[in-house]
Amino acid sequence: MATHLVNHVQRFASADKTFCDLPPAVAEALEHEALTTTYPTGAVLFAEGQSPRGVFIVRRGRVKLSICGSDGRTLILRMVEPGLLLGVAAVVSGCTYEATAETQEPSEISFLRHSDLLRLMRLHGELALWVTQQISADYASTCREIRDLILSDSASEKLARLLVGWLDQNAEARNPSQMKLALTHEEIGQMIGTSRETVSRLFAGFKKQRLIQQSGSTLVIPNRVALESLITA
Amino acid sequence: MATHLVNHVQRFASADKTFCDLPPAVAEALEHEALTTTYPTGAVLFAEGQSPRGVFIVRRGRVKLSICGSDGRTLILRMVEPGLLLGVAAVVSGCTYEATAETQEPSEISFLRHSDLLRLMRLHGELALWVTQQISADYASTCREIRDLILSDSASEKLARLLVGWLDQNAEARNPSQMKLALTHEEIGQMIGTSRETVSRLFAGFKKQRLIQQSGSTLVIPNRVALESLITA
DNA sequence: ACCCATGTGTGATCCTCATCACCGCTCGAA
DNA sequence: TTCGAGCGGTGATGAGGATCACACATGGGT
Repeated sequence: MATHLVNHVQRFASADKTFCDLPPAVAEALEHEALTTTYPTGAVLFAEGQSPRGVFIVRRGRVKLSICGSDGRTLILRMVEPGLLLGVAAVVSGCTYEATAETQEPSEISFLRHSDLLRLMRLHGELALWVTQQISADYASTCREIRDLILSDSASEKLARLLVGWLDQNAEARNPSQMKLALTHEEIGQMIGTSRETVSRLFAGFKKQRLIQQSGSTLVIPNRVALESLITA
Repeated sequence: MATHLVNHVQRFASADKTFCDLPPAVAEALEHEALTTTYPTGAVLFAEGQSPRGVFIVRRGRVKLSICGSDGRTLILRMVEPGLLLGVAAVVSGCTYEATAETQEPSEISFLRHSDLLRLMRLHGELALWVTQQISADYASTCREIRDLILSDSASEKLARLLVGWLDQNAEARNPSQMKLALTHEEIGQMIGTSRETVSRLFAGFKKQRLIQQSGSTLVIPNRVALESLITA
């Protein structure tokens, strides 16, 4: 039990870079008030339109943030990585959750109640500032999303942009870069606002042009620059 | 000069509902640090991609917030009304301005330097919380924007949604509601992500269906419900 | 009164996807 | 093994808009 606690603290210390920015007292308060839980794949933390219960902090795993239209179609806003907050906007502004959050893999997630967050923020300007930074980043990312999705037109450009973005995050450094493809064509379509079939056809086209190779769930991008040339074409 | 100051304070007291939420000390600090200027129509407060100098608070007038794609096309994110903040996300998160802000009419706008905002936020949890609420609202509105623009498809649905949204803000209460149409077809197109010609054709169609009437720059919507029936169709 | 700039109306054409339809594959459960 | 569900490939078709190309209005400036 003792060793378990130690691991716990170590992991947080090393993984949660976000907490390092905060004064120790604030970080401790957060740790103290938050309730950390482990979720299986596919757990829904909150759904679009629900009134906010609190915020979630991703410790380990990955969470899919999506919105869905009246006709049932879905758009994936982004994948949320460890260290980031979920649901702040709703809690702070008081309106309903703006999207649906669902775990993509088994994940460890802390929960902080509505009232606790607001109380702590009022108490610690530093914390409030930190939270604001998080939302600001979300906002910026959403603006980029809008630009890419609406002002790009061609679906191939959107897909290329998505792949290049993945390279920056996931890929091993060496060239040709390769990475695991964790999403289905359907989900990729939901990330760039096109249909499953179009994604399939685009991948086929990219392969024909030697822009990508695929073996199993491993995606190889032999030449990043070629891919990038599709963007802003 | 004395009377001028009095008017100043009076107007802020009555128009800036946002400031009422803040403790008087904080509001005063804001007033003290901020620099208020009057801009003509078409003034660019900041442009997408610039590194942030500070935040702007709209006191009077209207500001257009837009982003523009690599091919030159423009998307108007929203019109910013008095009492709201501009450019917070960029200042707080440290990345570049996420959009371009341009006055749509002669406007009175306060400016608060980067460092002053951060200092005040650190100092006053209340202020930080207030700022966070503002960004949260922006974020929520941007998410709605994404949903409407990407998950709607038909251009007519988007236009109907825009008009109904305007009704909620601008229109006189009586039925048939009417309002001033302050934007060109081009700009409307930029708000819903379609071309100028499509907007023109849509308006023609709406008129034929008796959904709208137009005389000069005055738009009459005889039957709001009929318009709404186009949404989620 | 003129002119030019800016906004608007509308046809013709083309192209990109969404959609439907169907097939084959793989993998896990019964 | 067999079945079925989920995923992926690919053709055919059609629709919705972007785009181009005009012509017409409006209105401010000289």
